[in-house]
Amino acid sequence: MSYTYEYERPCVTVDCVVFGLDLEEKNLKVLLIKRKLKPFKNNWALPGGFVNMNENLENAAKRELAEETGLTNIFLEQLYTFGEVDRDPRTRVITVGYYALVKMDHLILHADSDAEDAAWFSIDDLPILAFDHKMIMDTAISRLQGKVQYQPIGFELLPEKFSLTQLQNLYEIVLEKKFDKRNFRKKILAMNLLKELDEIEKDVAHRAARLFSFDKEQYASLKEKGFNFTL
Amino acid sequence: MSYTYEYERPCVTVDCVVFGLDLEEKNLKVLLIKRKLKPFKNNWALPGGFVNMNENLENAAKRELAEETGLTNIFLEQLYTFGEVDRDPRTRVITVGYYALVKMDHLILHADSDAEDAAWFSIDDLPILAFDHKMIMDTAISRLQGKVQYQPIGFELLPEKFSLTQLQNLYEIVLEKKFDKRNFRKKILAMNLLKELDEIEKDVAHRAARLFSFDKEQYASLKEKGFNFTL
DNA sequence: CCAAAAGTGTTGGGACTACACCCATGA
DNA sequence: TCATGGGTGTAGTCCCAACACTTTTGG
Repeated sequence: MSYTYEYERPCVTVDCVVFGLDLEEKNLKVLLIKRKLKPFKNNWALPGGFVNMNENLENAAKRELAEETGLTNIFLEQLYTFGEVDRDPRTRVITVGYYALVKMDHLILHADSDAEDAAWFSIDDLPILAFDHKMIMDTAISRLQGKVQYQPIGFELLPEKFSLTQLQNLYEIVLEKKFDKRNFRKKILAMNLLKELDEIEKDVAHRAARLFSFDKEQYASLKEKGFNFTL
Repeated sequence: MSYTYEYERPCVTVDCVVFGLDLEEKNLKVLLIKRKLKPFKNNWALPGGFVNMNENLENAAKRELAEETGLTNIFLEQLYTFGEVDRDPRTRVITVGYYALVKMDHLILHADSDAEDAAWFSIDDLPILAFDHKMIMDTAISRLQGKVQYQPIGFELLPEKFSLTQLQNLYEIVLEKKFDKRNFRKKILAMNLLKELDEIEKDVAHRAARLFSFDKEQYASLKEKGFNFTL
């Protein structure tokens, strides 16, 4: 077989699994859009679309997210590429999956022309999804569960300032597993990745918790020295 | 933006980083082919090629490997998708990277029509590579180093029957780090993933080592019960 | 008998688990 | 003053790291 460029070409799209954390309802949510166009018109689907010839994959994902949901400046990472022959009923479409983590408190959703509607769904109460988006979603959830345990990416789901209880809730929600409060705090604080702030929670009907923020510089410098974040 | 299928389409290829372990020289090798065609004619490159419209990505990778190197039936896993706009000088080409692990002892290489030559290179003595293949290679090496520590994939690089010293060498080579012999053996044997065979090494000029094999069924059943392989 | 690698146990320290009560705050 | 969640310490266990000599085999 030869390296010419005259093969029949597939379409290439990007699709994004956008995760958000609902600390009140204590569950993990994903952002879906309702399709206005065929195929799968009126079905819920992952935000995404075609890759333009003059943009790289990550920029395509960022652009689609901005267009379809108004989200910008968020944590975004490539997930996996899905290329089954019949994953799109019309023609061969290969899609590069991405996953994103957003701070839900910052969030203003706006549905655009492509999407009739955009909404957050709890991951254990999902509607039927278009294409193979359920598989992409499942892949993203496993990746998130795995990655959150050995990289400090969970903070991307929390507000800038958070309490240790919120942090613990994050891990309990994502990993579907309980942690001991005292042990959790000891372990997290021993890592030295949090800045203790001179601020406390507001508007709570009980003792207000101390707030912390994640210290990115500190993490970078510890990582240099061989430190590895774990759970 | 609308979901029609009339966009200009990029080419899609697959490229494979094939790892092999040289237990004599004690280094990690990758399989490269010398390109017969432009662009990058006569340069070394990763084996790979265009994805056909009627095959999925993994099958494309398997087919290319078989065609270019004669390898079949090997461990193969998707790595990452590379889609920078100018990664191919002629036209837009998005490539889905795969990495493969092979038992070098089983190996008969045959270069085919596309490749003038195929050869193993030590990863710390690589030639200049075509396209962005150096980046793909670096990504593959990091992935291998990471994955080998929490999945029992290292065995794919060893013969079916191996000694504990060979296993230790594998980890030392891949992770570029020494392990204590007694602690390593204790840890590995405590996992209960190895079958101790009634066989010993042959043709060695010293005490012959006991041979072991990796017990896949045992691993599957332990994994069911929540066991996690670690380093 | 020599060279080369195989094989083998113990100990101390650090990390993890399990576990329950008092404190601060707002209503 | 009560309800709610915030915040804290200890003891036992297990795991990990450090460490050196004897055994087997072929040449």
